[in-house]
Amino acid sequence: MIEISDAELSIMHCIWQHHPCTAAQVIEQLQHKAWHEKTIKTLLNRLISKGALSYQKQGKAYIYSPCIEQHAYQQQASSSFIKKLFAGRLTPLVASFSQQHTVSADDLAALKQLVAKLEQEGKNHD
Amino acid sequence: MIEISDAELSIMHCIWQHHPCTAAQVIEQLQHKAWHEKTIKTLLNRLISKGALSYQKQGKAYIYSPCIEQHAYQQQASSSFIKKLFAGRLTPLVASFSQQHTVSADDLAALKQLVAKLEQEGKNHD
DNA sequence: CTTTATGGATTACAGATGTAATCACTAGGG
DNA sequence: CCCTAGTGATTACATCTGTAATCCATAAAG
Repeated sequence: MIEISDAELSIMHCIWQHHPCTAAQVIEQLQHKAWHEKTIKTLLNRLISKGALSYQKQGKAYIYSPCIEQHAYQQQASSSFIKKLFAGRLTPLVASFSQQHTVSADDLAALKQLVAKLEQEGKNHD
Repeated sequence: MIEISDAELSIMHCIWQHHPCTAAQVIEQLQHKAWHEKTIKTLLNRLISKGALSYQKQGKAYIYSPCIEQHAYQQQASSSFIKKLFAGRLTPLVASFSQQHTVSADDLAALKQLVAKLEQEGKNHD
């Protein structure tokens, strides 16, 4: 399982959104992070080593693309997080989160719909 | 904000469940981890340093107790996890998780009820 | 052709983490 | 009174992480 650190994850988010893109573009996109250019290069290299990114040469620069889909990574990460903190149960997480944060009406509506869908699927399994 | 690493978290889980307890008891409880006794002592010490645990002397041994409630830690951790991976939105996490794991009927029922409660609270705010 | 800017590769270095080993103290067994 | 076992304290050490700096190659500028 590919482990991506916090700083690296910011790079991945950028590349998931804008891929394929060059280091210069990543640096451009992540200006708000106030990271040194060298720092971003290092993180890109580490992500290559980890097999999270791939690249193609284009002239002297590299063009980066993700090797792992954002969706797949989110699944992997949320699964292990919930296992680690909530003994693998989803509802306590939702409860915990919603005790602290107001869930927007939109988000709540989407959640309701999702729950309905899951219920439906559950019934179909009978 | 107290940062607790994965290995340390296993210690905390044990102490959250059994506190107050001695190092020997923690070691006993965590046999399945196959950790060396010394490893557990080290982790206990680090948790003390971080302010996650406190202790009282009882004879020559220490009695450990958590300084942070499990609930509080779960909130803090899930909040930052959801911010980091799902741009702070809860529903995508639920969706992601449920695509991979079957949510038990019980869990789903609890979730539905929770959603209903949140909706109610939302309305009351009008 | 020489200098300079730009991009990747390598090296740096402190702090966190996983995983222990060694040190030091004290109470109990012989 | 001396040795041993259990307990906390200190030290160890490789790897990962955050955050860069330095090195090296090359294309563009002069």
